[in-house]
Amino acid sequence: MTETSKPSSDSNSSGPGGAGNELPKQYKPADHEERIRARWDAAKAFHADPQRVLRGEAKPYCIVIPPPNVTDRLHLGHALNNTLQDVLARSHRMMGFETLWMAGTDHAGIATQAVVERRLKKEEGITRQQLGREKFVEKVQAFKDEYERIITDQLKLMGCSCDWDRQRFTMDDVCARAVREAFFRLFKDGLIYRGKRLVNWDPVLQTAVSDDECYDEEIDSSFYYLRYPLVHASRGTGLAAGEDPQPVAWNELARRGYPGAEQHPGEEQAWVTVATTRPETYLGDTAVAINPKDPRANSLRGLFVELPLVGRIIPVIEDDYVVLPAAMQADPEAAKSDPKAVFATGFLKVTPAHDPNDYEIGLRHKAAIEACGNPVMINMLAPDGSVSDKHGWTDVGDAHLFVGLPREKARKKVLEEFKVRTVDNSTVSLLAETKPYRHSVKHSDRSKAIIEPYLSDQWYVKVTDDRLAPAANRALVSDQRKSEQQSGKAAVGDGQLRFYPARYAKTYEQWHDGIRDWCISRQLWWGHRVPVWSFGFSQELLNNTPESHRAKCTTLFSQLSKVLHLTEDLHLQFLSDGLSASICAKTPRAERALAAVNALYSNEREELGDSFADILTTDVDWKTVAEFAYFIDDHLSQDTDVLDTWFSSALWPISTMGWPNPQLAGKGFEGLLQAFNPTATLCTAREIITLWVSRMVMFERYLMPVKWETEKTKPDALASLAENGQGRGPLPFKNVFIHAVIQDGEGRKMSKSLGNGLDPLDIISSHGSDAMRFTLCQMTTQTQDVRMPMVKDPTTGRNTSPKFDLGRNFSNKLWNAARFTMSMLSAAPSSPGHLDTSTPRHLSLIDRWMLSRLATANKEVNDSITNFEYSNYAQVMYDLLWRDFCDWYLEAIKPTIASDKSQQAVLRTTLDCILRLLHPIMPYVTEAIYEQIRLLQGAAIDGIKLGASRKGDLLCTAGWPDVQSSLRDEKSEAAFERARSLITAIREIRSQHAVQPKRRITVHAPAGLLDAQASALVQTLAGVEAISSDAPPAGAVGMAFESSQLHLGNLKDAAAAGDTGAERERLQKVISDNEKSIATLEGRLNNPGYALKAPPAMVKQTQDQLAKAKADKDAANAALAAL
RNA sequence: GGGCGGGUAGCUCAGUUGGCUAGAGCAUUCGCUUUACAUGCGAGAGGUCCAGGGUUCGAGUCCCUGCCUGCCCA
Repeated sequence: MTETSKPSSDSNSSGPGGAGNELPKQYKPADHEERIRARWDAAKAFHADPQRVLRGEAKPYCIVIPPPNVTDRLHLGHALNNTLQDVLARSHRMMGFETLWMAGTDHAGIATQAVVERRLKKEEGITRQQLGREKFVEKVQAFKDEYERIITDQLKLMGCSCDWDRQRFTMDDVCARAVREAFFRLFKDGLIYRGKRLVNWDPVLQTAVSDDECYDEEIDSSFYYLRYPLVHASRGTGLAAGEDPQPVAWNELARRGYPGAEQHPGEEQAWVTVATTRPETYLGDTAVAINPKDPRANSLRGLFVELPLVGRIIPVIEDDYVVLPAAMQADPEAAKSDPKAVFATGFLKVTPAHDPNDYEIGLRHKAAIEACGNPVMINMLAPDGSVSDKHGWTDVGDAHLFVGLPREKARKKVLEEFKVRTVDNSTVSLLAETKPYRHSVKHSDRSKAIIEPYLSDQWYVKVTDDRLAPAANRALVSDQRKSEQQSGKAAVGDGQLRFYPARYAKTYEQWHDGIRDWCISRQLWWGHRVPVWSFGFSQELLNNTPESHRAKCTTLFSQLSKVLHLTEDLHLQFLSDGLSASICAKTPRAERALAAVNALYSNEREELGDSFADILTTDVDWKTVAEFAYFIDDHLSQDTDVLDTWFSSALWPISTMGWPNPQLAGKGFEGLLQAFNPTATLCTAREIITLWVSRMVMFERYLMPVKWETEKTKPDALASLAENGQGRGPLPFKNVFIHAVIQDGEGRKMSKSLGNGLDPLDIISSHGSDAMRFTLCQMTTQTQDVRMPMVKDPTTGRNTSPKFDLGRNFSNKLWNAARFTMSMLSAAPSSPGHLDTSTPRHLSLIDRWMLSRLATANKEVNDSITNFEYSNYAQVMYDLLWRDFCDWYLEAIKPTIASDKSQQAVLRTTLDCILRLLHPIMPYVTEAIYEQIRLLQGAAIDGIKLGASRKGDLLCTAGWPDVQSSLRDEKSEAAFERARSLITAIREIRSQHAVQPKRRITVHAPAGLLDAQASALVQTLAGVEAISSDAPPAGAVGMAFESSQLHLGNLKDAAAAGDTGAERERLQKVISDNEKSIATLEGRLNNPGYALKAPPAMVKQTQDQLAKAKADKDAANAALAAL
């Protein structure tokens, strides 16, 4: 503990000539990481050069980072995700691939907007509306800059070898161009459309949100039972103005055969009771539904109800979606377990604009509903969730007293009114009953508000089109297309997309099978604005028949785009209402052209002055432009919505490389797509399969040229291969690796609110970056969750985990192994040369063994990287370094290393290989050691190729080791194993006899039991003075080795000898252990089927084991007798 | 409701087409300042592989049923 850590400059200056032993005893990450990072930066070690690929000098390897959200700093899950990517990037870079790891961040529309809105409220007490769109977006931009910097710094501290010069952001100019292009192409091909649908509406943020942005939470609520009076109405025309509907009395219902009607006063108004948890939505009811199997259905056919206060007449319809009350079901007892049946009355209020199921029912009964003169959908809420008559209904009636109330207050008010009012001509209250009910309700992730199903205009991508989702499924490699295989059809696939682990291909495939059109609009301010301008048709146009007004509009539009020289950049689409159309503008210039149209709409050209001189140039026939403007009913209005974040994320693998136009993107983009697309591997978490992987595959296959993969090397390939993929284009990546989700020690998700999260920077400061990375790799098996027990450090107050001790200890072990190696080799400077390994005589047993282990490990590491088996990779390196190299090799060579030149070469080379093999997982400590060891001269070893560093003498660009399989040496491994098992056996006896560790004992064994080299190992590693064939002295302890009887002498001083109790006990345990083995093995051999059916080698092995167990037992018995 | 995982030592997890008497790290017990490392070294103890059935000479591993548990989708 007295050792002080040396500043980096000191260890840096320590040269080759014997200064290595000045390294501190403990590896202190903080002393090295910053300096190492600076060296990588200075050498531009991670900057990829696409030209090397295009010139054929190197094969490409590329990963695009799943861009972290700028919403928050990175957590441990990001650390895992990025470590795994870095391992791939670094290993492939060393293997000689021109490696590009594309970095960047995601604007994360709603998440970021919500965070900034909260901040604004807290710090300045204002809303975004008060600030205004432009100012607010500036605020978000500033926030993004802040977090982008934090995130980038975090990644750098983790050691990520991204190409930082190419870092992108999903909303920067380069990415924005890609978004525009993609939107335009899809729009033009009819795959983007506008539709009125029910969406998840967040009334606080006032935007549509996706299911992914919602969570379910149980709340205490109630079922309310509302009475609706039954009436007659003239079907088909509705009621004439002023005409009162005719009430239906109970006695009439009784005549119609309504069960139980006779129990009510015959002259009084009859009613039905609906059950609801959201009584305020009754304002939007357009029907009451009953199950056709309900015994009451017959007698109600053709009747209507009148909505209380509103006075709207709506039909009673029959739909088998309606749940029968428990008592009416075939098995009433069983139905009691279904809360819906328990609470049901059999009558369902149908509110198509405010409930997804009602929406479907409304569509099924469109005709019956419209026959009453009502639209199917009646929206009774404003976007802020208050009751409003401005968004879809006019028949407010007495319900005006609810208008303007927020939904919670409206609910209360509705209940109050229903309670005090009675059904007309009756004594019963409109509110029949209230029952407490606990149920799960959808909430918005971002605002925590209860989600309102809401009818609104949204933009959709028609992903159900064969060129999108089905094309994404066809991209799977055939052996991962389960559904095709199960249906017996030959797998029809054209792709090379492969998931690791394979089971996730199923998730991917099933998602596409059940996919619905993708709602891409969000009512937010932070994001890519929908590049569409809409207008209504003027009366002039509408005076024509529908067919000809469209034709006229088309003609005007095509003239317009021609005179503006924008035929390729503007596209017109009619909207389904038949009264309006939209124009998509591809470029900023096209956008300005539309602004010019707007200006002309209200001005003469002369009045515009020079403001549109760039658009309305002298060769533009402005009269054509003006004519178009004239046919617009109102000016062109730009859509205020922005696009779903995933729309831009989906383009990430190509937008970051300059698609659609690398020339416009800038100088650094030249050749990027050609060199690196398709990329190699996407590394991400499960939930991203549906959110992102799917969309990237769909978009890239749609947008990139069909012949890209075969013809991309042609000059200007993007422009010349004009044909869009249309579902047959290349993939964004070949492999998708799905890694685990990190949970806390109790299996819960890590989250801020639970306070169980781990900040990677806290781990780096307590354990070092390498320790974190090693531990994370070591945990990465094929499982889907990993647990990370978390503890709060009492001194720093920071969360950490004892799991990372593993990595820290391992770093330290490597450091000390290197320290020892340096001291050995510095003391005996060597000269370069060659070491022939082709014949054993040049190398001792332990050296041949070490090289053999190294060769095996090299292969296993290579295989592990290929198969994304990170845990295996880490484990192989752990065993190689700790068990093989430190525990056995370094200990074994201590007596000989100073004088054995060959051994020095093996030592130096082995450490060098270990550093290289370990570098992708632990880049800092390996680089720090490599600074020293590369300065040591040493003979090269035949059969081991260690390529030189390409940049700045850095390990990170040095060659990946190629330890050839010719160095694998089974004979040496077997000889070593024999020595090792004897050493272990001797150590065990020493320990049981409490022999002092330093005491040198003697072994008495038959002559020739071991050769000289093996004997030397035993002497060094088991504390043995000598192995002799002399008769053992009195008091020597017997032991069995193979089939020989051995004795250990000089275990204790004569005075201490004599106690045979411990020895007796030991021998008895040996005997009983062996007896157990003998029983097991004999049982197996006595099984008649075994010898018959098991492979002969297996039988032989069992026989050998049995023989050994018997010999060991006999030896122990003999020793026991000798006591 | 549909799909996918997990259940192996006190804890966290390996265990590749079925085949050494089921392994590692942490924790634990004993011994050790042995000269690279006490963030270390040597030795040990610790398991009805969730339960039941089946296939097999042989099952932690394959099949079926059930129980517990987690995640995704609707």
